Amino acid sequence: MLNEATLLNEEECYLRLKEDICRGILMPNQHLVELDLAKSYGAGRAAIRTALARLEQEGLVERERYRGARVRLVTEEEAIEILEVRTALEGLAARRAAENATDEDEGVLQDILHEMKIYYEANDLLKYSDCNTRLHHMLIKMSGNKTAAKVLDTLNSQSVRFQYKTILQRGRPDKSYEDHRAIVEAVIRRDPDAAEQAMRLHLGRILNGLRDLF
Amino acid sequence: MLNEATLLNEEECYLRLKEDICRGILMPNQHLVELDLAKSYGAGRAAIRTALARLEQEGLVERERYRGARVRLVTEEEAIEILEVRTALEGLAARRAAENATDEDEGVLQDILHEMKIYYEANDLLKYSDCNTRLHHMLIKMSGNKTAAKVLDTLNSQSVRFQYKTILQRGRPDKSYEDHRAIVEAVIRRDPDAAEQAMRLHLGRILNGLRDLF
DNA sequence: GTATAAATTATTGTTGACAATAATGTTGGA
DNA sequence: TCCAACATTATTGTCAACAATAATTTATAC
Repeated sequence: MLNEATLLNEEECYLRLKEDICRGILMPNQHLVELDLAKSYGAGRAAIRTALARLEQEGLVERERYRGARVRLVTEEEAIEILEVRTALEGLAARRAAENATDEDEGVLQDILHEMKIYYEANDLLKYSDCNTRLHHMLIKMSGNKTAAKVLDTLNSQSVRFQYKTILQRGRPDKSYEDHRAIVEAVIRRDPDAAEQAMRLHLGRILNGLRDLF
Repeated sequence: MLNEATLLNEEECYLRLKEDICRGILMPNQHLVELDLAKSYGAGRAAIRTALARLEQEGLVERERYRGARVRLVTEEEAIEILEVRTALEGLAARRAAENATDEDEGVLQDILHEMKIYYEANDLLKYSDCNTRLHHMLIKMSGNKTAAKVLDTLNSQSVRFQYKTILQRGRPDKSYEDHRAIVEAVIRRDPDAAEQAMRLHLGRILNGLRDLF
């Protein structure tokens, strides 16, 4: 038989939709018609439907009764709010990371930072940005606070569209590398206050960049 | 006709379920059978079903494929994580509140604080706790950050079960009133740093109370 | 030609039946 | 008695048809 493929279940639809929204394949304000999505994904309408309900709760989709779902547009104002929340939460994460850091953690952080420097000097913005993400994730993981991690993950998926804009802002990576170096240094010194402070400074700069952009 | 009542729609099911979980009518780990809920609420199974999917995303319910949904149990460890996140976020809120405060806001805060003192002296814990909630909400509202407000609201509904325990801890309200007074004072002074600091101190004490409890 | 009302269409919401799966209970054999 | 295989039951997942609603188009009057 040629087409053995089974239909996507709800969880798979959820993941696929989330990815397509985050990647921008489904654009903000785009109307999400259940039957169309079901056909194009190879899924049942029920699966799509509940997936959309979950995505609404997650803030990626808006639904209106009898009027369907659309990709939620994150306003500029909201992008700033999200960044403020990120600052508070990643500040907490950096603090806890400094408190909890093991010697292995230390090594991982330094490795990432080292890699970062290389890509920074090679002017490879894409890979630099990748290191950036990994460093932040590492600190969050080190904090041990899974609740904070989940909230941050949700917020990130809402604002991915904006993130890459700031990254590509000219001149940004320069200070950004120094910021990260300062954070890692504070964590390695096991200095929670300094770690939080450094993280706040870093995200504060990004926030200013965002304000300028608008 | 005697029974004019129309069935509950999805949104209503969602709200009802959320309330029943938060109030403890539906207990942690309790198995939530779709058909049973549908009958007892007077709703269709589909409405219950999608409501449960949304509540899963919100962290109030756990679902497992082919095994149904149950009320999620928030562990003690998690309650602490949530309180840490609250500290970071309400610290931010207090800071912003101090930055944004209008004269009217000032009046409202002082009114609540005054009421609080009365109930404190009358030893009316329930009404005292109510003022507490209102004060925190007011500060969050004053911060103007709707994203933070939403996150805090979600986290609160997850940990309501734990909250009332700490409130009823003997000796807690004493310091608690002083804490709130300090927060309000800093906000009225328009001193963001002090406001954040005071809020952190306040929630830090509650966190210690929680740790003692475990 | 324009504005209002009616008819049509597209889409979502709901229902009931059935399939898939996991949990439970039962039987038969050592 | 205990265990394994099988049968039964309860519950969830899925589908297709239909009802309810909103959006769109057409028809009508002025």
